[in-house]
Amino acid sequence: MKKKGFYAKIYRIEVFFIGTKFCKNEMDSNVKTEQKAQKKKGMNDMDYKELANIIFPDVKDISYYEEKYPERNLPEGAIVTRFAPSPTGYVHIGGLYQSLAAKMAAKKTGGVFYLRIEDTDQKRLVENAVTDIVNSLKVFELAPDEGMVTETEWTGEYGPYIQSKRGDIYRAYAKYMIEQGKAYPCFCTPEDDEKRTAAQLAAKIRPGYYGVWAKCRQLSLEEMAEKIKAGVPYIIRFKSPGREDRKIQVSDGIKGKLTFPENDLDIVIIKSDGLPTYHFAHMVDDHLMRTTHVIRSDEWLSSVPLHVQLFKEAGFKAPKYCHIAPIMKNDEGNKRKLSKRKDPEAAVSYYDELGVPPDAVKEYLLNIANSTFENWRRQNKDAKMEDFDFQLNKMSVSGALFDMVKLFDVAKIVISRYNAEKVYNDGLAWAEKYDEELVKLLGDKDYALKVLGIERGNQKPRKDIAKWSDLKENISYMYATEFDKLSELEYGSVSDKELIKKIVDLYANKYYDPADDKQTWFDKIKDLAEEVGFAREVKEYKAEPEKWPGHVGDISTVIRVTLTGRQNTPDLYEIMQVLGSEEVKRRLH
RNA sequence: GGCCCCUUGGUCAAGCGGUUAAGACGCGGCCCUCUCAAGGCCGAAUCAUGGGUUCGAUUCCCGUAGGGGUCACCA
Repeated sequence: MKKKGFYAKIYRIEVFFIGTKFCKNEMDSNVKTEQKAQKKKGMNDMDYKELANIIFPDVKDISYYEEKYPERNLPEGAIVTRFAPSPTGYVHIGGLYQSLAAKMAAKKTGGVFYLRIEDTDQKRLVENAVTDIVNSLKVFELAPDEGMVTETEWTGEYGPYIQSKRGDIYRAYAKYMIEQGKAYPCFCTPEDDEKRTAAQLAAKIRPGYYGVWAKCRQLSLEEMAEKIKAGVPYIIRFKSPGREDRKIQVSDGIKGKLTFPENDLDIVIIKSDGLPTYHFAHMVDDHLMRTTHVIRSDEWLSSVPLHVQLFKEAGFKAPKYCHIAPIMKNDEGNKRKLSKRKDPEAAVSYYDELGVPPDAVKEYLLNIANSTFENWRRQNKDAKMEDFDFQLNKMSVSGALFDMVKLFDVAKIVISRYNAEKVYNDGLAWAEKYDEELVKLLGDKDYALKVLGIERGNQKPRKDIAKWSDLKENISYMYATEFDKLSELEYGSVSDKELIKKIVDLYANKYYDPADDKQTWFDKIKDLAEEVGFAREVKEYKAEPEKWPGHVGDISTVIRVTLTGRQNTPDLYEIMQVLGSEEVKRRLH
């Protein structure tokens, strides 16, 4: 403890001293005055161009790439945007959310939505992740207009769309930055960096490679060249012209006006493995791919000053940033981002396993994105979701809690709009992946279509299926094999076994006629109610409940339970029609 | 800890200086010539907090609290 305090003191003094000097001599310097000063002193007669040539002797001039990837010829106001995940695993629901917003925004303006893979961190790569991403986008009908289509192939004129194949491009732009005096080689080792951070932390000052701490920045060009020639390993850093005590304002497409301190960090742009860091790759790629809007998760917010500065120093127009609030989860009272590691529902595959239709997930997400969607949907029941007038700037600025119950509600509505054929196809497709028994049940397609068609396709379709994993439970009693597995039946309000038998026998032998239409069928159940001393009408019964032991509803419940094994089902008449008289009779006996 | 962002019912949220503070999910009740689902109607439930500014603040400003994010040769 004592030691720490001691060192901290020394550091503080040192910092103060050097810091003062730094402010006087270096802080306001720019490239030109620096060069002049160096020449005056006769320290070297080398310039940035030579240094750049030593570092990158054979890369193309950026003019080559500037011509190769021209401005896009698109209508005024067209949004060019992208989904740019790193291939580190399955697609996160947040990624889907971003893609949805991005694609909607692009489509609405006649722009372009593309998929770029950010795989500059070779340590974190996961096998087949690109395929997984491509497929996920496809099942959600969010396929990009250009970009990666397999692990190694892409479509579109602005490729490669995978960063590991763009090394030459990054090096060309890094060289350009050095030539402009806006980047420099840094010979600090990771250990040096660790020490620096530790010292800064101990001295309670802001950690980072900046100001006096940016040791290599202070090297002369000649010293740099010497070290390189001597084979000292190095990386390339951005030479930030920023000052932390100055503020910048940025207008975010979602969050609105934002104020930050200027970036003054000399961040790494080319790593020791020769690949760029995210920041540099982002700048180069989004410039070259002519991205107009960067729609990304708001964890990037604090990098905005850096990114804006990077574009400015490179002399390129920065895109419009749109930072999306993350989707949250309530974790024992605490709100936190849905996490890939902890939360199964964070993976889009989770919804596939449950059998929630992709459309439903999208509609739910769109609900969160633009809450006006819900009203629009109610007024445009059959419209395509793509026709909704999506507004980026109407997106929520704070993270929404993911509401599974609401998702299921949306899913019920989505599935209720499907016809029997689609329910059959999608349900079967799900079953083939996850439920063999359901596949068997659905084996007889004609019959299955009848079952799934019950109370479907009319004005008020049933809304009782939220996901395909509900389906089996929903229809099993319509199948003799499943029905026969039932043992004890629960009859509800009528519990007298004698009476139940009497009702069922009467119905089977006296009242049931397969040829009856619905009205006749129901009148007969009323007749039966009367015969056993129950009220013909529910209303009558409710008015004077003491007059009868029960009402017609209780009678139909007995028949319903006898025929289906459950007290609650869709319309019993329709069920009996689908079951057919043979089966109805069999179940009645 | 520094910096940045956020805060309207249980949840998603509309609102953008004057409103009976929308709507949806969920919850409760009633109605709907058989149950359930659906549908219809009704109901309970919200502007984090303290100061300003203003004739008037949910709305504008400042502070406080709470929540979130970020501070890598990861993205």
